Amino acid sequence: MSQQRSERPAGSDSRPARSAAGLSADGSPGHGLPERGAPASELPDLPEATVARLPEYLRALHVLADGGGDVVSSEELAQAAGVNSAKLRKDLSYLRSNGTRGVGYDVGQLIDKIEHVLGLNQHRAVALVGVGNLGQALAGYGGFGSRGFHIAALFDADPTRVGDRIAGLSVRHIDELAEVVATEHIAIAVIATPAHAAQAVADALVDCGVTSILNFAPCVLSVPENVDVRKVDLAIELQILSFHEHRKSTLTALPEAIS
Amino acid sequence: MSQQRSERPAGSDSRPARSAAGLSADGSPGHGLPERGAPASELPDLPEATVARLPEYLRALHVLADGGGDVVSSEELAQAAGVNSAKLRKDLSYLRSNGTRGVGYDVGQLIDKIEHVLGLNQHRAVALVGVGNLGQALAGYGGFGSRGFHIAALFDADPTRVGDRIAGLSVRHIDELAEVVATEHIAIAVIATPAHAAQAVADALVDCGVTSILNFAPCVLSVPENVDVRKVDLAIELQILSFHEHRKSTLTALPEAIS
DNA sequence: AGGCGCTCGTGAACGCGTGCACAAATCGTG
DNA sequence: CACGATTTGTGCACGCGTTCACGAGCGCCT
Repeated sequence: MSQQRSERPAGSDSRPARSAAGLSADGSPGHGLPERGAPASELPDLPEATVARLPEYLRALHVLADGGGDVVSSEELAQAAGVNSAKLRKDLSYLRSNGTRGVGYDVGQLIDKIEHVLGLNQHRAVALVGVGNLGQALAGYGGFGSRGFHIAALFDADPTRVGDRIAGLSVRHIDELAEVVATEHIAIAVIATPAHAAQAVADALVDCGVTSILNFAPCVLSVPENVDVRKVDLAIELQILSFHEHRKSTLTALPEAIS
Repeated sequence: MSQQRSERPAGSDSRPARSAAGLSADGSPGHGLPERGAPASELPDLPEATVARLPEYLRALHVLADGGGDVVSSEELAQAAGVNSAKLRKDLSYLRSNGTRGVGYDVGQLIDKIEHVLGLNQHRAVALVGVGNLGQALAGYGGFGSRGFHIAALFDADPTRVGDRIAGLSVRHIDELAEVVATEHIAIAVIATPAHAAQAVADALVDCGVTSILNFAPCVLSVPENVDVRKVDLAIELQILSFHEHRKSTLTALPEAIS
């Protein structure tokens, strides 16, 4: 979940306590015209697995849009995103699908809808903590802008690094965290520090009001319930591949062959 | 995994699709004495979700071992790995658990077993293609050695980069791929190129005999069935966090209202 | 207008993964 | 040796996620 999927520490269910409340009713029983002028209530209440796939659909849609396509069938889009078409349709159905039967989906409309659901309209500011090897690479990665984010600030604890300019930003000392997070309205942070420093950084981030963390440090972070953490560990990914590699090699040594 | 896994995997999830072949037969019905001197049959046929967690257990175990611990209870280890203790026990039970009831697990023994199952004993050689921003960071990351891998070769298509020395390795041109993969016995490769080059690189890797790929390029790779691919996409991880952030904010903002 | 082909939307079945709760096994102690 | 304190191993039930298969709507062509 999956990258590898990161597990939520305490509350297994990501859904907040508030009971199903009033988002069940559409509000408009007549359900006259679909979206368009309508403000459209938020929170279609998506399954986690669907949320994890929406970004992939979005990326594929952008490729299609750049190619000049204006409508896609579920089959096309599914192939471009590397998933099953039925799964794709079900995923899209969760967000009040605007597909047209017999035709397909309007690319532009679908892009808007997914970006809206993911909250990408506001081009979120992200803080990056740890300007080491990996941190510098992340800061220099230019692909974020087109995908709804921008690195708003860089932090490090090492005084010799403070003041360095990377990708047009100057590295600030971690003590300035609270101030910058507040002024830049940062809600998402990336931790790219060594493992031994990660928990302290996470604590500081949480204290500043950051509620989503992407953790590249190879360690488990302990955070309050309302904070989301996703973890990316390169070595773990390689080890998973190693397992499959190991299995393959011990398998080819056996009798039956491949198709 | 990846990924991707993403699966992926799931994690978010990028689980390698694999048809269930006939790997069921254990071969040793009597299985007299446990491990120890015995060569121990391979392939306990683990669930993917378990495989994705084993590396996390392994990391936690190494931390415990460095701390001097020689036995751990499932509860301790589970907490260190950030999972449920029942889940941990079930996971470990798949690999002929050597836990002792009333005591716990032998740390060293468990490390050996997991490393063996994951195929980490042979310190696998990994090729890294694309020595750009991210590629250089990955090449410079020193943490691989202690986790069962070493970067054996760096490749790039840009002639101006060929010959550069990064982390003690000199960058080779991608045309040398086949030769190096063969001599270094490389089965796992990392793609850190721009998206538009990734598919071509993947094809070249597959042609050389590489059967596991970790893909950092934001695109879907098409590979033969016997090749495992895990994907890591930083922007996707951020977008998933963005969704949760978006949900949180629209939830705290209005108890019952529409725009 | 009517029929036909295409594609979305979704009900239902299936399988995997998770977590509970308890029996089995082991160690330490009197 | 017997008993109690632990901790593993696992049967079982539940819920989520995936997939199939098909009905429902839409556009096009005659």
